[in-house]
Amino acid sequence: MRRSLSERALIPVSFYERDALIVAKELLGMRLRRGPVLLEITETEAYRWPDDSASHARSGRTPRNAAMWGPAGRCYVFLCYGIHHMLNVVTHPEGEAAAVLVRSARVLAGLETVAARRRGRTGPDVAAGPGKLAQALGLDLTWNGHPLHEKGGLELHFGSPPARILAGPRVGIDYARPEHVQAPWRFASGDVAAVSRGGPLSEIHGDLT
DNA sequence: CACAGGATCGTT
DNA sequence: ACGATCCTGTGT
Repeated sequence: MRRSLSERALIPVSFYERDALIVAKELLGMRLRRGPVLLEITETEAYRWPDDSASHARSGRTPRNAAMWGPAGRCYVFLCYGIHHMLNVVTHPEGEAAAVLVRSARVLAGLETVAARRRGRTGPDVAAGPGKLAQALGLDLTWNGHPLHEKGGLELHFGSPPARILAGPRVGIDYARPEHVQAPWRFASGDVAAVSRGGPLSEIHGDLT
């Protein structure tokens, strides 16, 4: 018998305790659940450790980026442009600072709740963008540090990996060093149209590191 | 204590 | 192409 959408297993902590590039790719197809709302992740970005001049942790530990330093499997939520909240998944073992920004998702369930949070919008792009995604889930700064691997609140569940993965440069990081601006650490599901604004993505080829 | 700027979005 | 909007990191 087919399992219902809400019966997928929670993702264990060990999933998160790896390189952010690996986690970023494998998060595609996974599912974020909060109450009636279920989202399938379609786009991610890796922020690595060490040596990533685009990362919020590039200058060491601060009160804002504290969640990035672990433990893995928790949320790092921050406010962008004073308006939009961004959801990150903390990766790597505790003591290292890395995270994956969840940039886009498609709605599998709970569209009514999403629409209420998104000013009545219901289109395919309703959660295509990190600000839109956090708003669809009703997240704010109080969710910073919330564990995704434990039952309750916001949970991350297994889903179905995409058949093809696209990759490209990360979005909105012009302040970073050229090699980090160009690094193809943004990933998207090849079979889903709902992707955020940003530069072009191409079929993934060789290794990633 | 002041201030510059940002991992974006919706509208023009 | 632009303005919104406020928290944060840095410097005095």
